[in-house]
Amino acid sequence: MSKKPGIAPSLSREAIIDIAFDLIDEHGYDAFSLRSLATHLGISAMGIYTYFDSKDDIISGVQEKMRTFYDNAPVPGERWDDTLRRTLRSIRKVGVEHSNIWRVDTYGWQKGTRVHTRRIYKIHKDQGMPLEIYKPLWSIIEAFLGGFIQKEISQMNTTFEPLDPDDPDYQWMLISQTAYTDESFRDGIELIISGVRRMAAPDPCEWRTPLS
Amino acid sequence: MSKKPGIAPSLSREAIIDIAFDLIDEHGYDAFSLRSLATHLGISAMGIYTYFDSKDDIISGVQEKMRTFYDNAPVPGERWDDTLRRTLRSIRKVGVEHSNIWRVDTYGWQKGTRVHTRRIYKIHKDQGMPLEIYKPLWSIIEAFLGGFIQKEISQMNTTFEPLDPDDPDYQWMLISQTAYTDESFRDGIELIISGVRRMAAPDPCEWRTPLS
DNA sequence: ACCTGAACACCGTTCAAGT
DNA sequence: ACCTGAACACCGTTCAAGT
Repeated sequence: MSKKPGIAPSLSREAIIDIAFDLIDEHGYDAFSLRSLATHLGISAMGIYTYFDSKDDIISGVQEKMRTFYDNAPVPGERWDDTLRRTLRSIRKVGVEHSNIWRVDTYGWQKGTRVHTRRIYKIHKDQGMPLEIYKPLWSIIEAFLGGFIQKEISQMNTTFEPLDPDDPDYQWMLISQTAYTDESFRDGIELIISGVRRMAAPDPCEWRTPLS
Repeated sequence: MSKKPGIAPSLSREAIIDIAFDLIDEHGYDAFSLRSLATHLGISAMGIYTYFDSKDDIISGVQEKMRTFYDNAPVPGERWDDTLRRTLRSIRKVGVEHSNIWRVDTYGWQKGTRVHTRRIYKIHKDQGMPLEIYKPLWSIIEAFLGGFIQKEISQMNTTFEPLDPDDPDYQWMLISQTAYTDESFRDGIELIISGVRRMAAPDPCEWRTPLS
């Protein structure tokens, strides 16, 4: 790659996304601006427009980067319910660990969403899961997963005023303040899985990713 | 109420929230600013600070107003699962109808959330639902509901590129584009309810709101 | 107490200009 | 092609002043 000073790019989309990712991850989206990003890149704010069309363009890249952390590849021989346990656990972990990036407005179907969706349905299709099972499973799983992560992040970021243990409602109030845990996440997934098994009965639900 | 011109307030918190609600509801949160709100109120932008501490203060009020539309009051004689069907259906309806307000960053526990939470647990407590049942029920229900509404709004606001019906994956791709419907919402709730019934077995689950 | 206008310290983006 | 600095049209909020 011949380098002509004053012409060759000093940066790349990837390098910029890496910095943007780290900035949002650490300091939150509210503190993120093109001007502060530019300072960290060592160029002027307007130089970013050489690589990106808009701020939203950068954000899309940042969210796409986060999705590459998902453990959502097919595993030969794995049964559908273990696939669910593995992928959902991974997505929750990534979302919570990078909560500042997760919470950036995810309304609207970005390109990256489509890629992830395709990966997931291909796995289950190859496992031999019937379409009639996948259909209700998909919507409840996606809703549960997205809602759980969002609420868990809220719970993490909230400092609750201490409850009075003598209050007759103490236990009930405590539940809503500590609702999102490893245990309740697993319970939710298991409830959905066993619900699907009951729906499919008497099918033994031995849908597995092919070994070859 | 004696009216001293130049001293008596020409507005109220409620009146301002009503206008803010309508503006966000119709034109979206991105188009909402204190200056545009002030124009619609007929005062200068800085006059708003007489009634509110900050923009966030107004937003809290707007979201609190939305929650008053929830049908979440106790109904004498109603069984717990019918309570769930009724309240969840109502919240989904309100959220989707006022999607621009729903989607304004709801991370963090506002005061209004606590009020709603208290209403719900009180109903189930009075119905005689055991704490061990309410605990897992609460987290899965909240996660599913919040996630479903969020995804349904995304789906509504997305224009999908047309799919090729001859694609062997056509049916599978279609599922992810049409996942959030009346039917899948009901299916999700019924799956959760029957999961809870199985958890509680052999309890007949006849928990009902007292008649008096 | 209620409301105003000017001002402050920011935004994302456009544009003409420089190398 | 890559990058800059000035400028535009906005923000939320502060502050001194007016009634």
